[in-house]
Amino acid sequence: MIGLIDCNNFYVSCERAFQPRLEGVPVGVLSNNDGCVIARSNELKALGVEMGTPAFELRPLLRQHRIQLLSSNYELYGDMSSRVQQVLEEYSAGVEPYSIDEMFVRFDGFAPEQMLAHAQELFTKVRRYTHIPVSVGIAPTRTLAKLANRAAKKIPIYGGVCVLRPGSAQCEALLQQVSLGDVWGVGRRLVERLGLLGIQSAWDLAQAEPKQIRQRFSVTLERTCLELKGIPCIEMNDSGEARQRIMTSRSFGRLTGNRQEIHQAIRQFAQRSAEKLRTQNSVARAVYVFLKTNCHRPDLPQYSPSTIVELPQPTDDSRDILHAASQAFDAIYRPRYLFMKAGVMLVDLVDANRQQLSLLDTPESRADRERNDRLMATLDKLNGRIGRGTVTFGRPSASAAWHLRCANRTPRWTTHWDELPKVH
DNA sequence: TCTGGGGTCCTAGGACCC
DNA sequence: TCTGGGGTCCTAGGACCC
Repeated sequence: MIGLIDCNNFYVSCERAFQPRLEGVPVGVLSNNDGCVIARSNELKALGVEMGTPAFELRPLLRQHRIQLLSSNYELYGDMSSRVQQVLEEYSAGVEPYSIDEMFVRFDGFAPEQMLAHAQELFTKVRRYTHIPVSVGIAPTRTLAKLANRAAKKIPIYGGVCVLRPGSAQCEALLQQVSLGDVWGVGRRLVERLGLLGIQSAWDLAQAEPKQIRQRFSVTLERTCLELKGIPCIEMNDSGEARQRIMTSRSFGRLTGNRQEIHQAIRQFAQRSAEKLRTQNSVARAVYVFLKTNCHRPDLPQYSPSTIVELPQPTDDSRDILHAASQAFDAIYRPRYLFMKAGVMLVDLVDANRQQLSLLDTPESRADRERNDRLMATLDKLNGRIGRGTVTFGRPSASAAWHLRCANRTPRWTTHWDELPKVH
């Protein structure tokens, strides 16, 4: 059996773990730049605030409903996520993080009654050790575990834990209740197209003929269909596996057309991407850069260019990546446009240890490479120990437009010595 | 005034090969 | 009227996820 453990209102729960005053009041956590709501407490959901609501639309309501809006604190959320994972690992050797707030867990060899008791214990322990409330869904396939989890969260009789067995009356009832769009892997488009065939609920899709689904749609949907029947066919990508693309992008704090300013942002993103690349021990063969104007401002001229620059050799050296990113930027930047967002993506990644050696490789170039590797390692070590941005290529100016707005970020309680909570 | 930042997989179609 | 018959590889774009 496979369990899906999902942290309820995760970002809000992380904030509440350290600030009890946030319990019981409507709390929202905002995206980067304090742009829109990306996590909501139950109280905020009850006020009808949807995911993605722009913060400025809520401003008039704040006082009346005593709404607390917080800037996002990803360092805290990342650390809390790994704490949850640690607790889960005491209950199973097979924990596969799926996102920052969801983890799949393997449970093998449990008798049905044991399974429920085990899941309930895990449910209690995560709460006790991390202060994060979770929902637990267990089923033979990932897609059904997702549905079980949803039931555990939304249907009060389950009390946060639901074990689902295909073929049971309980499973059938649940599938009939659940609309298609709530099935993992079925998005808006597929809901429309499936509707034309009279497939409207999760149950309808579970009853469909997989081969036909494959013909009319895709192998992906065929797998979903089989999984709903209880036949496992979705495996996780091995969590140890390296990413195939690495992206760093941001919306700016304000619109800007200033070449220097945007170039600085690109340089910053390139360096951050290179760091991420070295963390997973890969090298990149090309750098992709894009700019975007603000599509929410139809009164302004729109321009959203992008381009790719290939690297002479696969590399993880910040300086080479910076250089390529700057070249790409020069190629697409045009004055007279006001840009809203920019980003750098490293593509065509390969394992640093398995890259093919160039025919031009000589002892000298090897010595060079080793020296560069040591330089990058030192850079990463300093930035890791003292703080991100301690050592950079070129010094970013303090007032640049691309600096994030985060007016209301809570302390990084668990990852910075000088921000530890104080006990009186 | 104000609107997130990442990722994945699959498919169709074009370029190119013999 | 009619225009071979296979392949492979790559890329862009769509759809999905959190």
